[in-house]
This record gives sequence, C-alpha cells and structure tokens, in this order.
Amino acid sequence: MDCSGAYRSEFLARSNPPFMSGVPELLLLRLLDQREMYGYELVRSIRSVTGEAISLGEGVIYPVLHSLERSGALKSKRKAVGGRTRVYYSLTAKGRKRLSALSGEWQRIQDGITSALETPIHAEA
Amino acid sequence: MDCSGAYRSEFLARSNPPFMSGVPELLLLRLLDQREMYGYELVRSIRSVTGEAISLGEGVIYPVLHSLERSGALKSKRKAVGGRTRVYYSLTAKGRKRLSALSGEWQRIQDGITSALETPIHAEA
DNA sequence: CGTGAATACCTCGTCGCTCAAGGTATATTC
DNA sequence: GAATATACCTTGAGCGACGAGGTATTCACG
Repeated sequence: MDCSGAYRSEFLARSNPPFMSGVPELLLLRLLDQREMYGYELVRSIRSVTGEAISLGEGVIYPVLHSLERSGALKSKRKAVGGRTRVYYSLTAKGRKRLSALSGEWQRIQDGITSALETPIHAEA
Repeated sequence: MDCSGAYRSEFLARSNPPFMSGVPELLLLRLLDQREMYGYELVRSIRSVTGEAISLGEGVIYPVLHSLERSGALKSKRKAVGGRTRVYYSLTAKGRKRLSALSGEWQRIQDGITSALETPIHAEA
C-alpha cells in the first residue's frame, strides 16, 4: 500500500475531524433499524438522510460494519443481484439496545453543548 | 508512571468515548470567550454550564489549554491569589475565529444527526 | 499541631477511531 | 474496448480524549 498522497491536503492528513467520534456507528445503526441495507447503499444513504451535512467514505463504513457484526449488533446476509454480490446488514436485538444507548448518549452530549453554547453573553454568575 | 489500575473499569480503559471529539476545545473556547478563567475553574465550570451532562478531567483540560495557547488561540497570564498561583487564559482574535469555525462545524454535524434521527420510521423512499 | 480535603498546576501512555489511499472485480454505457 | 458505476475490501497514519499519577500550597477540624 502506498498512501503517498500529500498533494491533496495542504499540510496534514486531518484524520480525526471534530465531532465525528461515534457518529458513523450511530448513523449506521439508525439506518439499519429501519430496513436492511448493504454497504455501498449506506454510504450514499448517509449523505442523503443528513441533508449532505455528513459524508462518510467506504473506508469508514466497511470497518464499522464488520466490527458491529463481530460484536453481535448486526447480522449479515449475502445476496446475488444481477451478477454482483451484495452484503445486506440488519439489526439484532443487541444492535437495537446499542442504538438506544448510543442515541441516549448523543442526546446527553447534544443537550450539554447546546446549554453551554446558549449561556447568555457575559453571564457574570 | 504506573497506571496499573485495572480494578476500576470493568474491561477496557475506554479512552475515547463516543461524540466527544472536538468537544473539549469547543467548550473551552466558548467559556473563555465570555471571561478569562483559569484551568481548575474551567474544569468545574464545564460541569455546571452543561448541566452536569459533560465532565472533563484535568488530564483533558490542561493539555488542550496548552495546545490552544501554542497555536495562538489563547493567551495566558499568571496571577498570584492568596499564595497560590493561577494561570488565567483568554481568547485572542485567532481564538475567536477558531471558536466561530468550530461552532459552525458543530451546528452542521448536529443538524445532520438530528435530521437522520428524525427520519420517519420505515420511510420506504 | 497534625491530618486530610480542597485548590491548583502538571505529564505520560494507552487506545479507539476516523480517514485517505489504495486494491479487486463485475456490469453497464458509449 | 474504454470509461464509469457498482460493490466489496484492507492498511497505515495520526489525532486526541482519557485515567492515573505527580507536586505543592492552603484551609478546616479536632
């Protein structure tokens, strides 16, 4: 493997942008809670359900999918569709529990930040 | 350094919890945009302004403070208060710019997630 | 007076996780 | 037959949040 890019990002590879940790897992679980989907489909779906705000590459999606399956949150099923093979994922009970825990966590953080950001300017408590 | 704990966290040290990336930096900048504060004060302040939702240890705060100062977003000033020394931090112009960029970024992500989480159950587009 | 808690600063090492870059293979379109 | 889209995959780098631990001073309490 080469990865000798360096022409693209001006200085650093910026491998962990702010506010992204946990997000791929949450979105994947959320989408798969609605219906079963395959990896490539999820990549495009995430862009659209977030109103183009969040875009996750295949290099993020596939590893997370695999780790989620290993942990028992997801189960997969191979389907041949017109000569191509798709791997469809769906939630298990464990996955639904994980989704509920994660979205609670998200809500908590989100409320906390919102509250902090809303503090009246120059509140000299 | 020892760090031989292991009795505390059941299995793993859980060193990067979900949804936390970028959060310390954002909160620090936001608080210091209101008034100058010192590290120890910021630790407690974060707990209170987030309604106890977010709690950041000194092991998080101090390194971020230092890196923010190194990058020119913060400037510091030592003050002796009753025999103890406090290091007060305040925002620079660069820091205000960084805060504005970061909170825009937060808004974007937040809107994206909210939109994804709100998608009607079983929306068979 | 001594002991513990609170105040106030700090550093180090671990570890998970996101990301870009690259890779393979088939189907479709022109 | 060449390019594009579909569909899967892995690797390596790098960032940064975290807990544990460390130092020193002041204050409350008995």
